[in-house]
Amino acid sequence: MRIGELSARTGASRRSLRYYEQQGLLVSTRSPSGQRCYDDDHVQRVALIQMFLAAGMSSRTIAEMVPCMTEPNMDRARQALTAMNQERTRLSSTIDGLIAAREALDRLIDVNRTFLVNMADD
Amino acid sequence: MRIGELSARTGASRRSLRYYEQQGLLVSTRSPSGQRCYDDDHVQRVALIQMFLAAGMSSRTIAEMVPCMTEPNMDRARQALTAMNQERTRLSSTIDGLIAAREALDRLIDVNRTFLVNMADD
DNA sequence: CTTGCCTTTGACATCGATGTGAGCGTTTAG
DNA sequence: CTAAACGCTCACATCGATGTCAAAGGCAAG
Repeated sequence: MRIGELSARTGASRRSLRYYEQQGLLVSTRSPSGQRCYDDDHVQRVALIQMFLAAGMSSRTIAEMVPCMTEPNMDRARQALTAMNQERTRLSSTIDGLIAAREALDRLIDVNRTFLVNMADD
Repeated sequence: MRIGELSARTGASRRSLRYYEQQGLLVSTRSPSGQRCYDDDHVQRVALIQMFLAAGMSSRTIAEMVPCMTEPNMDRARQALTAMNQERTRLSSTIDGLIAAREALDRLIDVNRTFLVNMADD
């Protein structure tokens, strides 16, 4: 499939797909005329990239982790594993931070609700 | 206290504190010579702002929510409550997304680990 | 062949929080 | 009084993912 179809299937813009490739997150074969060709596997790969990007990982970080799927090399795998574990830690503390923020928000909501109820008494 | 001390206590740069004020997240009184003056309450307030910013909220969003603490007004409170609930929803789905990303990452780690173990057999 | 849609590369724009530096006033310690 | 350290405002720079536009080539249907 060409870039337009991959874009449609994944929801990533053509621009983003080219950017992913430029950053080394995505590989494509080229037709004789230079157009990018993808197969079905790429759909899943893009979904993974989107998920990680949405999780706040930089493309640089993803580039260290994901290529080990395509280029299974012993040293690269070790390096990727290190990056992944590191990123897992970062992700977990981000999650903890968000949960804490949500709790703080809940307290604010509660204060606010109480305030409104008290006002309603007037 | 002046801006330097608030910065030291919160870890937010002076630049950021001025920016928060400019965005309406933080209020300060001014000394006769125009310098910003804060009291202890501001430390907590800044901590809350930092927490929400780190949770990916825009300063605009925070500006809709937080001022209801300083300016308790009925209409404003209602509007803030709406914003807060909306933001809580967004936050929750972000958290879900991050957790899903972490699970995907865990699977990648596992694949990678297995690969390394198999290689070690050679 | 022509028309219309798709693709390519390259460049420039955007957004939001923050860094940085200039030029100038304020406060405080010696 | 002076110097150091702090504060003020204004303006420009940064980063990363993406949008957008331009000039050009590719491909399928009439």
